[in-house]
Amino acid sequence: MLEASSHGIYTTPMFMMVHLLSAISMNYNQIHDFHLTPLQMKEIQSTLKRKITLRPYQGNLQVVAGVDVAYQGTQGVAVIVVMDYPSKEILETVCYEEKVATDYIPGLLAFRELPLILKAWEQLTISPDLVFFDGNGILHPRQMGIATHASFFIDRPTIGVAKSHFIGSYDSPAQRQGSYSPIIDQGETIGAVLRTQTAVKPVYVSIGNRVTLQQAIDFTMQLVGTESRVPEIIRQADIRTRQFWREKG
DNA sequence: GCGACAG
DNA sequence: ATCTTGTCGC
Repeated sequence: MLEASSHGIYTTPMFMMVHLLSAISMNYNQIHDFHLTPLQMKEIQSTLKRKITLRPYQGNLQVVAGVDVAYQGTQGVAVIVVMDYPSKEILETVCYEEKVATDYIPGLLAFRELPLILKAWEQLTISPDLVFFDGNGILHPRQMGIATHASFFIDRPTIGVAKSHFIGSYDSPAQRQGSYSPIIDQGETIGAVLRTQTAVKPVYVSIGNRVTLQQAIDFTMQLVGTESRVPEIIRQADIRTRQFWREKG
């Protein structure tokens, strides 16, 4: 794919350069800086909330990604696993370790983990169609959980799956796998408590951005295996997160 | 004031 | 999240 330039040498057309570069590292939009006070963080969340896109995912889902972060003292490691949605085959795994800059504050998780996640994201060579996060989306005090917040940086539809309750009220879903009930906050449905495995503690699903709650529930159920209550894409990221520490020593 | 509080 | 002993069960 080379063409002769006016200087008589072969150059790569610009459209090819863009293609080649994207294969080397996945880019993202630096929406904002991360050196902020808790008050500034909350202001950013309130501002970003107005940019949430409440529409269904329309594409053919082929590639999904799962994100998880683990800690060892003040060191954190972010892992992103990319999986072929139809076959469930793992296509790629990337990791990024760094000393975390802020403490964990309920409601401000994204500001602690996104810096690491974005560095891992840069290493991807495969572009995910949809990204799952270990945490919430709009199931958050200001509807800006890590899954929703991340979507603005990585420019992808996202879904949040948390293992424990954060906010909102709900009725316990039936014991049968697949049962779910809405989670209400301020008179609005912002998520669902989903029984991913029969008679097992449920998970808390919410949209991150650019998908409907029903799609978030359906995609989550499609990715739930037999080993865990969390979708396989997130479980694999979690497994590799601790595998990272073991291989390090 | 008290309790709750994703990871 | 991580720490952390024993224990119930497939």
